[in-house]
Amino acid sequence: MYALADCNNFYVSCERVFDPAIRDRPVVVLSNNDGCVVARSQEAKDLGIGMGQPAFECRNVFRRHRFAVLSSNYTLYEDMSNRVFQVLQQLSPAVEAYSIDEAFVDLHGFDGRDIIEHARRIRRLVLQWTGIPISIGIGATRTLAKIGNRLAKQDRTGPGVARVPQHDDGRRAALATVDVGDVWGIGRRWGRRLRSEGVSTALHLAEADTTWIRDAFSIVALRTVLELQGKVCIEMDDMPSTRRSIIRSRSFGRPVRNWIDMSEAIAMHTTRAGEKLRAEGLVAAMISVFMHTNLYNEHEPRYANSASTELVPWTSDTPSLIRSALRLGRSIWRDGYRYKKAGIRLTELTTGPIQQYLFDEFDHARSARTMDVLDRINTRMGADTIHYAASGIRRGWQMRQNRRSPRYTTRWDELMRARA
DNA sequence: TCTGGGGTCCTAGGACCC
DNA sequence: TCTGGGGTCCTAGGACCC
Repeated sequence: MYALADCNNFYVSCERVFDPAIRDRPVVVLSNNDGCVVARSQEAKDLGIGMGQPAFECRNVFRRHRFAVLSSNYTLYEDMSNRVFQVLQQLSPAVEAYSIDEAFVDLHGFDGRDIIEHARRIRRLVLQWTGIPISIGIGATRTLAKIGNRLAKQDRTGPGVARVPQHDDGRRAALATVDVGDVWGIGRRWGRRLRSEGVSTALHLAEADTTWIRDAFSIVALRTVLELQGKVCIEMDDMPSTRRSIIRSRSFGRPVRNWIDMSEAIAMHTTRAGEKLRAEGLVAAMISVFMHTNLYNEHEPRYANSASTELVPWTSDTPSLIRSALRLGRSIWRDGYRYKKAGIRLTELTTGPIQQYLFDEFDHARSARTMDVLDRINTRMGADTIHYAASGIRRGWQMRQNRRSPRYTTRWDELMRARA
């Protein structure tokens, strides 16, 4: 048996823990650059605000209903996420963090009524110890646990825990109530195609012809079908599998039109990616850079491009990464456009040891020492206390973030204050 | 005016090998 | 005119997830 623990309206819930004044108002959290809605309180959902909807489209509704509109505060959310997972780990033998607000929990050894009881206890303690409300779905496979979670959330006044029954009749009845597009692993494209073939519920999908699914869709879709039937295809895998790539990118606060600004942004993203790389003890063998203009705007000339190159030797040294990134960026830069976004990606990551080359003159030991000092200072004194000149000082292109709440749990100078 | 960021996996097709 | 069979590796693009 698997359980999926999923935080309700996670970013909004984090904000509400620290700000009682927004507990009984509709709340939304906006994406980076305050661009679109990425989290909504229940009230906001009820008022028709869509996930991913551009913020400017909602302005009137926000005003009319006295919304609290917040920039995203990922520092806070990540820290709260860790706290929730810590509680889960204390109460369960195996926990697999799946995203910032979800974790699969292995319920091996529990059965019958015990399972529900245990799930309720988890839920109660997470709320009590972190302030974050969660819902728990239970099922024989991860896909079914996801469905259980959906059922738990639908029943708003219910206990926040739901289980997809193991016996066939109960399972089929539960699946019949779920739209095919809401099944984990079935996105917009496949949902549309399935519906046009008469497969409109999770039950239809569970009982679809497997050969057809395999041929018309893919092995991935087939696994989903089998999981809906109760056959485990997606294991609680030997966690922490090593990551495959690191991406850092941002939209600009205002359009970028000269290479200086662009190069600074690329250098800054590269710096961030390098920090991440070293924090995880990895080196990269490949780097790519991309940039594009506003892809929504049809009235302006559009341009998008990317380029990549091998890193020789493999490295996590920020200056080396910046050098490669800037060369790549320069090679795809074209004058005369208003750029909207740029970013970099590191791939072919390994834990080393670094491949040695015959003519390698790079001083690895020296670089390691420098990076170590740099990282320690920036961890202790705050990001960017020391940074490379290539990433600029003015940074007029930086993203907008006008309504961010304090980083209550990670910065001494932003702690909550109680007034006497 | 204003539309996020960070990931994973699979597949098809081309280049190349014998 | 006729043009095999089996394989690997790489990349771009498409699908999905949160």
